[in-house]
Amino acid sequence: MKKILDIIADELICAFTACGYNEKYARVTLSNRPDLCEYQCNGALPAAKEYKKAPIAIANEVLEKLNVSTLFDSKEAVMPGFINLKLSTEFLAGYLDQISSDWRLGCDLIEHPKTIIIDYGGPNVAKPLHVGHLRSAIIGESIKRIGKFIGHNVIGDVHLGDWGLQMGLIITELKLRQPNLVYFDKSFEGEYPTKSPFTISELEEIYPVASSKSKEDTDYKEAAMEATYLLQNGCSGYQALLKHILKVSVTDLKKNYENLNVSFDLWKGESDAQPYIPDMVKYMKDNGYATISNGALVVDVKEDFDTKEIPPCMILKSDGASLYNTTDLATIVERMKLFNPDKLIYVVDKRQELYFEQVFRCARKTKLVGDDTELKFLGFGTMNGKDGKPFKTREGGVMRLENLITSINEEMYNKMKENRTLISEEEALSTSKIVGLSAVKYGDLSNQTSKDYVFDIDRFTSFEGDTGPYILYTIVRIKSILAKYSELGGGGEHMTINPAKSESEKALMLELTKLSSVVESSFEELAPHKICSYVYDLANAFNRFYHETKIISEEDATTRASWIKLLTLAKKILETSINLLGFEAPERM
RNA sequence: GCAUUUAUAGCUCAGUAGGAUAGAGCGACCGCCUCCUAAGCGGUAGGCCGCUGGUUCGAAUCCAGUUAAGUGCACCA
Repeated sequence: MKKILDIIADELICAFTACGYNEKYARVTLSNRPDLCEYQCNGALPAAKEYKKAPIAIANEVLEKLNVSTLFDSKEAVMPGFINLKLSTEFLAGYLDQISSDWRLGCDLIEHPKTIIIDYGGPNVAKPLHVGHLRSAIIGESIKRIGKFIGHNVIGDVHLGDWGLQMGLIITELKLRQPNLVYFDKSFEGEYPTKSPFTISELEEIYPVASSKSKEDTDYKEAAMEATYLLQNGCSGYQALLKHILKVSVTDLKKNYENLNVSFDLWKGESDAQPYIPDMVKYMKDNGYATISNGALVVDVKEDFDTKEIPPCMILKSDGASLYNTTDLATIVERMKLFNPDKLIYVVDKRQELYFEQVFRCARKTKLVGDDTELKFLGFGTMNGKDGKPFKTREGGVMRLENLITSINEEMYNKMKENRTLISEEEALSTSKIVGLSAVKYGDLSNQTSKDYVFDIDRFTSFEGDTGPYILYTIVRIKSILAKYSELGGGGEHMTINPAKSESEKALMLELTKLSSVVESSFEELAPHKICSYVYDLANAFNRFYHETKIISEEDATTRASWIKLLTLAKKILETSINLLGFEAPERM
């Protein structure tokens, strides 16, 4: 469906060109003075310079040619040269009727869908998720949903950290504790057990112990490096152990991500890229991209226009071992081969910007990706506590994601019990989870992704103001009215949306037309916070309308039916929007 | 040291391609439940948009400088 802004712009283009002015001046925007008008065109002001006329004269001239009486209720030129427009209520009602009957709510699918891979910067296996993983998951999930909604082929890859010394550490510690396991028996030739020798909580305990031991005990560290080497070079017992580690971790990770309503299309990890490394390194050497510098193999990625020193991208360490860069580049090779994506989006901590700049330049310079594949770094800021410093537990440690979610759900549960005494235990529990998630996600996504933000549980879970719960409450209210309406026997009749009868109704209707452009621009700019602010505006517009309109008790059946249809549309649009943010609304709260 | 990001109300944040009177929420203060959920709605107070200069008819927005805070600068990931 054509957007209202475009419909108006087309009319203005006609008017501007009819007067002999360049159509570039015909740009229309939403009004920044809602008290004066709904849409505005400021083009007469810049045009005044080019055509050496008074802006107000140009505006009046254009207005003369703007002969579409059905589109506007009012149009006027105002000093110094603004063109102020108010949309026709009839046109608006008809437009909303069209949106209502469109299963995509007026949002067109994109004409040329792209294949886009989202990299979530990978949680490590054998380590519990902590708050640092929260933003990547929440932002990535939202971007993925928005992209898919628009019509792109979006592939989310969790991209686990499952390679390197950490695996060797776990194996070493395990060997110390249970030396009799078959995995350590070199002469063993049978099938390894399918049951894991450890649980997730044991695994999570083993890793930090091993890690700290290796820092103090050089022999221990050497053993771990040895184990890592063996693992990476075909020791079958260790590889069987790796599989157990992966399986146990992934099961646990999936459970955690499910609680966040986050899912991935791919559960690949760094280990999957390893087979691509040898050929890639050879290719870089053979083509003269890679050179030796201080013993290490590097690709120079400096450019003439650089204002800063960009260190070369290291491919192999001076001891010949691969490193993070190697794996990330090999992953790009793998992804190009398997999916040939048009775009790769890395949703990672913004502190890694320089690093990814190097990797991207290297990938481009060495032609691992073609010119038509876009590499995009979407860096997010740090989640801080109320003190403005990185979020920690009360004791000062790293907060486990699980604990964070639990404490928020408890918070919601208590509030719910306070406010709604008639609710059953079961419903209170499940609803508090849904509402709690909205609090966390909305709290995160309503900020610009690149900025640090203050994670304030009290504020996010608050029942008041610009919060997830407020949005859900609005949806629940609509649901409640619609339920009551059908309880009273309504719903069968043919419904048409009537022209707005009040300011608040028209304001609500205008909000309802914006979904399509908001979704598009929020994906273009990879900015979910734009959807948040839209949802908030819409919820406000609805609540204002709700407050002064008695819907169920309206005597005129046509008017009542029109409002019910309007509410149904509002509900759909709100639900669609929060779905793009990655949460949902309960039936009651 | 070099680079880079940020600076908007007491607090947390928006501010859409330079445009009309810079907006929300929280907190403060004042109103509104016989009525579809008051987790709501209306209102008041609160701002040299870090600072200085420049471009422009017009700047929170663009440019230069400056101050403060954060972050990053090859064998970690």
